[in-house]
Amino acid sequence: MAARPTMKDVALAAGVSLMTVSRVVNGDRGVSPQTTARVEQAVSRLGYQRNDNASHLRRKAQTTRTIGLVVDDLANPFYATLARAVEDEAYRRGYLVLVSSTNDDPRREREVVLAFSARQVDGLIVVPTAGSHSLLKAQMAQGMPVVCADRPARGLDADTVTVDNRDATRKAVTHLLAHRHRRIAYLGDQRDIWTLRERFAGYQEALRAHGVELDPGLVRHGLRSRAEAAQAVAELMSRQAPPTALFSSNDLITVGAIDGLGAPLPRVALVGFDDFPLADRLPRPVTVVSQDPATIGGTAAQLLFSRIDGYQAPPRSVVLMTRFIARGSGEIPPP
Amino acid sequence: MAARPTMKDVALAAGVSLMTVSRVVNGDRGVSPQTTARVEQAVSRLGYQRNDNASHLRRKAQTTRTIGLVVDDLANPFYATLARAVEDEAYRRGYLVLVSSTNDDPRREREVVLAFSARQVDGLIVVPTAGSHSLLKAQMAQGMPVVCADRPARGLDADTVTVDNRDATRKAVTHLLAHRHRRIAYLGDQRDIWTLRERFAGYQEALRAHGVELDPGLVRHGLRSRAEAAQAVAELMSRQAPPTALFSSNDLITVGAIDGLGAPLPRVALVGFDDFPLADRLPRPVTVVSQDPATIGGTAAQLLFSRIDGYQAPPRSVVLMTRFIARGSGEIPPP
DNA sequence: GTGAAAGCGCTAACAT
DNA sequence: ATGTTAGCGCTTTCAC
Repeated sequence: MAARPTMKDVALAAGVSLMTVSRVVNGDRGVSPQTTARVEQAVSRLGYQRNDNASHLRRKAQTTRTIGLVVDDLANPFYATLARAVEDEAYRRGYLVLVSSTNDDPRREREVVLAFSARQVDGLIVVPTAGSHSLLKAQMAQGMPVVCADRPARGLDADTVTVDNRDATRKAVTHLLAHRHRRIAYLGDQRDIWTLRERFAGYQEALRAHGVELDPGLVRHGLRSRAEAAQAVAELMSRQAPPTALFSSNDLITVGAIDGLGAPLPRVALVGFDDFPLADRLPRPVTVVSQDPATIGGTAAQLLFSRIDGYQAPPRSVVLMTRFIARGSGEIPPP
Repeated sequence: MAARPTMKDVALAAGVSLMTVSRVVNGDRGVSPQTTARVEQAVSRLGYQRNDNASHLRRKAQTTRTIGLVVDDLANPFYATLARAVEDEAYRRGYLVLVSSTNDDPRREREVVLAFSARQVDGLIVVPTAGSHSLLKAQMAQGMPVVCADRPARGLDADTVTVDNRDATRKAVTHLLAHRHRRIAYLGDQRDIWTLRERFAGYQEALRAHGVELDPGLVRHGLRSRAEAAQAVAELMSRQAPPTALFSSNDLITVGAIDGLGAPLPRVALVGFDDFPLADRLPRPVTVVSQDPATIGGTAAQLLFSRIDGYQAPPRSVVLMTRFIARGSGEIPPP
């Protein structure tokens, strides 16, 4: 467990001054080939590596070439794909990425943002929790570039990358209405998350546009797992007047809904938000609204780096399009 | 874009010395309540945050409370889940995590490990690429704790967390043999990856133990995508004497194999390494060998932190058990 | 209880 | 072409 060599050690070993070592290590011109060779030899003999933290501390442009990424849950394939896209964009620019999941807990978000900021990250990409964001606001006021991905942060004027949640849901539910469904259940995740409020709003708008009154008995919010979704669907289907169609507000709930329908599959139409692997290979291929997390992440990273590079202008809001993919489950007519 | 306040600024604002601010910020005792209050007020008025990098640089125990995680591909649900488990373990200990994907490219691994090391991470968790690992070796020699996850690094004596790849595959193929299959195809990923060499070895061992000669025509290595796997299976099935059973060496290939079988599904048994969502809900539920990436990641993190905490002993190798899950596709007898 | 001086590992600015 | 000095933001050490 030998202590790491420093520039001082290299200077001593090479018989030059510390400054000369610095020049060689940083590739600055103005060092004779002979000296350069001597220093490089000492570097490799000692296994010297520059301490980037010390370097960043001293440099004029106080930049760490590190960004922070705060997501809901890294294990969720959606955020994992988003994270990978961010990471690739960062890698191309020679930046490193600190990541953390929040589990949608505002307190944990707060801790993580503080920790990242204390580490002097050059910018933050955040999938904001449902809470308030006074901290992020304060960070931005101090000059920290912040980009929101997947959803905006309440009351925060920052660059944002989202998809057309409301519009896409309206179209999806309209698709079911066009197939003559009138009892369309809504299967929702937590209602305090922006994306889900938007999706529910789209559901309501579609019904209203078709003169269909919303039946509160067909609406379920707060489904947090596949099992909860399955349970909710089983209950809905055993009602006096069961729904003839289901709209599911994310991939997890869609899969749970299929669980809840059981086998053999009853005659119920199903459209889900989010595409998922094998949706096309299930016994009844699933019609979905598909969004592209890689593009969301990549776009967020580009916005962030433009700010880091000094771009000054009012916040931009990028809305990416979703794709409606009809596979069968959404095209079943009512009984 | 105001420059961030430093301790000096806070000291000036509170009318105390820089040292007193440091004491208050770090919660050291020995500061009068009145002074503490004055300093705290100045801190919050200026929005002061300690620069952790500077702090770490000067501290006696030169530790950054940051670890590096290097995976094959963060967008792959397997590694995403592993990463999440590492992150949780780090969070519990107040550590941050730098992540990067390598795409199994040894050069990129090299770059990333160097970058992490230059940032003074306290330790590394690596899913090693197939290449040589002289760099990791050098890092360890300089006192950097390193843990390998999912597979060992060739020629590197480090803590390692893996699963019983060979054994599990032997059992899976034996399962097919027990169902009287004799023409069992092997669908493999890149052969230079350790896990896949192990799995292929298990396949060979099972055949040998049952006196079945290996038919090279039934073995496909190097399948790198769902599409390539589908193509390979389509070719295999159109042979003079097609296989009656398939062993697939990872989840991606298993799904590709199902694609390649087409519809209606021919009478072919299928067992795959890796479980995947909805494997139980496909028209023919898929029999799999299931491993648990969260436990792999969590265990790797625990091993790493024990080293960071100073545990000194020869490298430990933890082998986690897989689970065989029979769901139907692997229990189909030959025609 | 509080502060002044030194220095972590490095680079900017100015010598020579 | 090379070296010296100062100092990034902070903590250690020692003095008062």
